[in-house]
Amino acid sequence: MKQTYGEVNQLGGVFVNGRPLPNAIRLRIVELAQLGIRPCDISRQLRVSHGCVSKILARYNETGSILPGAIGGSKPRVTTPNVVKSIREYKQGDPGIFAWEIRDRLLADGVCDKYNVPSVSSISRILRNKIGNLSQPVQYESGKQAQPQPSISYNHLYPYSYPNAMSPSGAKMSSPPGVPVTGGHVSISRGWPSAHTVSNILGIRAFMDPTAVTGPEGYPPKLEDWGSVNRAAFPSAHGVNGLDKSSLDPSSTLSSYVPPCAYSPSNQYGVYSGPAGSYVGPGHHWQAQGTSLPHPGSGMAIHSGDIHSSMPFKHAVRDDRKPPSPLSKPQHQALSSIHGLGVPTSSS
DNA sequence: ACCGTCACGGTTGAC
DNA sequence: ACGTCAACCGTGACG
Repeated sequence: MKQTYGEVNQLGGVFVNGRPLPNAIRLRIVELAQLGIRPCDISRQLRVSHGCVSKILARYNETGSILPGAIGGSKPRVTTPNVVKSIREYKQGDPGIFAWEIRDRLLADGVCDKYNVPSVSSISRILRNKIGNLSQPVQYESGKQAQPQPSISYNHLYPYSYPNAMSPSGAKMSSPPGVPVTGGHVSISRGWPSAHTVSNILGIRAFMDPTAVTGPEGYPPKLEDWGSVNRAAFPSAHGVNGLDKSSLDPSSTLSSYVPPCAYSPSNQYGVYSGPAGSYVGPGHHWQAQGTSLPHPGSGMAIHSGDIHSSMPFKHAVRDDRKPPSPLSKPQHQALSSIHGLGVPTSSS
């Protein structure tokens, strides 16, 4: 365990190498872009490298999600017992069948879809290792994955899944996420399972409050602590991931502020609130109006002042500059539905 | 000056 | 328990 309290980039922002920016910042980037602010300005204001801003915006533009991808882990196996069984049947039915033919049949029979169909080489390997001796019982990862869960779409499950509800202790799950994210297609929505308002989603207050997110010495809390916090932050209003409400412990005072992370509790490093970043400036609202920002189509208020830039910031939307951002496109329905949140305007 | 892209060094989590 | 691997991360530099 390396002690990573964050590094400071050229812009003075704090980041943790290898770790995603906090969702609050990510969301802010998208918000600002939607306001027509240029990426370079966003970069400067939030002190995030422009490459990162570009990447996040591009991702948002493409997927509608602000959330980072799933870090670590392995792709779910495509050679599920069901697939192996089918391959076996094909092979038994036609011992001379080619792997590519099997592949086609898997697709044709609906055993797999194009996203999870094994490669020809995988099929060959299965034929060789598991079905080479047809009298041999298929032993697929005996012990685990007993329940039939065929055709797990990598797309919708893997990158955008969220670990299942935790025990109140926040202990790590040892069992596989039994309940896949709702929906089964294109993963536009990662199902950020929160019903927070944007201001809550931003989690800025607590997030930016050093006392809230850092330890007594100003260090960020341990990841495990964040993990439990984040998990508690899921109200499961959408029933996403089948979160069991009863398993959620709302006792954390951070629970309504800390944004959930896409896949890992360790996503939310407290270090981002580090002083060098100056995301926070007490009392300063970059938004000159001082009013909360009603988001088009969502009716929610964005307390944008919470993320602060110490830099002088050109006013949000200048009339003489037409908003260059593709994010201005209405198709993403502003921020109410970004990140697949479908954020209801529950709390004012 | 701005922005897209990519190498890099890093983290993460399934296997 | 540990190592490997392949995913992802943001930064910084380049064009």
